[in-house]
Amino acid sequence: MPELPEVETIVRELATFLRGRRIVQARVMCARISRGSGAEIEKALAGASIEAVERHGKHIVLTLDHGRLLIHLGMTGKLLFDVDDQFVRASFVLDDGRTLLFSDVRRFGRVEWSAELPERVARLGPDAATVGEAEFMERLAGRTTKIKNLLLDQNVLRGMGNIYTDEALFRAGIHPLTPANRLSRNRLRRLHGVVRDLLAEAIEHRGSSISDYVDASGARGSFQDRHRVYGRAGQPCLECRTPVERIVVAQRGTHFCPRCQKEIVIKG
DNA sequence: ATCTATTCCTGGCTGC
DNA sequence: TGCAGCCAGGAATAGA
Repeated sequence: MPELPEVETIVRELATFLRGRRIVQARVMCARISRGSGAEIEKALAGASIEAVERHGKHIVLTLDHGRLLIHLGMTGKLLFDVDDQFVRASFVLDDGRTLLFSDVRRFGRVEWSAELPERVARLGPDAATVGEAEFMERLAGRTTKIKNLLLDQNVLRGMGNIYTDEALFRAGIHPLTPANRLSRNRLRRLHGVVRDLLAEAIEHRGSSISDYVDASGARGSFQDRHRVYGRAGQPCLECRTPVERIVVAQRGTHFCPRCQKEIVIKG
């Protein structure tokens, strides 16, 4: 499941192949994965040249000579060159003869053409990997919302997903259910540092391959080997040997150490 | 303004 | 071996 480090890995690699290339022909084979009509996307992309490939949160943004192509990988989306599988939902033939394919088993991914960065994407929170301490504090401090929900909210911070949220909260020693306004400013500052370091480290390791994530070259990441709580329910905490617990928060499986991340008791 | 639940989607896994 | 039933969750949407 691609989150910020996985998308960053993909974007860095794609950029080397795509920058300066021209899209000869685009095809959208699955209506569900396109935002707006597939035919319009195909028309807008035909002949477009790619000037830049960048990441905006978890979105992949190709800046074209006219307009932008946005790709969101959802849960199982992949971008691969010259492979054919039964889950290819869109294809982009390039002027070097190669074809970039968007494959997505579960069709949670999206492809979109837009003249400018769409408003709902442009207004997302600051990038989780580069947000400064002051802005991080401004976004989170004083909020009554549970810290896990806040970290997952792309309007608060863009780029975090379920895996890195659980890992960050473990590293910061914060229980996922803690309302943000219960955290001291020092604890929030520590969380900021943890988030930045965690994402940088994960990018260095080319992301986490949990189920079937691979980058544009088909290579897996290795950061899953460094997860301390995600996917480790029932196994001993790597710090204190207490079994890692799994609960549901924000409708997502949430992993934490009940000893290292103390339960916050809210009195009535 | 906030927060929660539901929906989409299907391969893979569990258990009978 | 087969199959029903459940699980994974990003983000839009509806509802409280």
